[in-house]
Amino acid sequence: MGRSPCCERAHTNKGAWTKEEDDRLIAYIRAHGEGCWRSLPKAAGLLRCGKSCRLRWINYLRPDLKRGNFTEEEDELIIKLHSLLGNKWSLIAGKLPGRTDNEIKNYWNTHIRKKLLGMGVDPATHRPIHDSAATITAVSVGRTEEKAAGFGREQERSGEEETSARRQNHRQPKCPDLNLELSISPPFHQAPLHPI
DNA sequence: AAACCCACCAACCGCGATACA
DNA sequence: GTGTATCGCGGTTGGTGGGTT
Repeated sequence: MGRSPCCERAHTNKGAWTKEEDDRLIAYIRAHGEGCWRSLPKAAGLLRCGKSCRLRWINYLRPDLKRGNFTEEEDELIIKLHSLLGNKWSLIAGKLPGRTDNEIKNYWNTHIRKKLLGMGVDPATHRPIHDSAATITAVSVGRTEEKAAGFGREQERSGEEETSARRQNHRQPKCPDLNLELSISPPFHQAPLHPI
């Protein structure tokens, strides 16, 4: 038996969220807290599946999200963590207060990948592209001209070098507590956390 | 001014992990 | 111990806006 869909597709909205939907979701979570995503949409009066609500809250509506440009410090930390953890975006996000795994994943794919490629570093292995012997672990790089390499979307897409490897890596057991001691302290003028 | 291209990012999809009956 | 429901993660897609031709 195949996996049942997470929701009744016929009666759920999809695509971009409206302001009204956002407001309903925020109001509901303020009143009842997070959790039980399955039953949340009905209780909150939303025609969305729980999965969609969870994503919207975690990636966009949560009050403690930082948003805005990544700092140079965050860039470096992401690169270091990725060299240690690979595509474990949720673990990486855990070390960057106010950032989500989705945001970091997007940022990696659109900016950092290109930056590393432009520097001649393989973003998958963190090794120089033309010198597989050396390993770069502590990459200390400036915010170089991101367009320098001029890698287009096609190249990005065709660069599925590790697709199958990814699938195999997929669902490794949770990393043991690496205690990497890598994290970013909150920005000097961090926006106050809005209580919900 | 219009058409096209490209980069970005929000949102979706599929699947493994986990919880629970 | 087994089956089912739900959660959470990572990969991928598609809409949109800005830049270029």
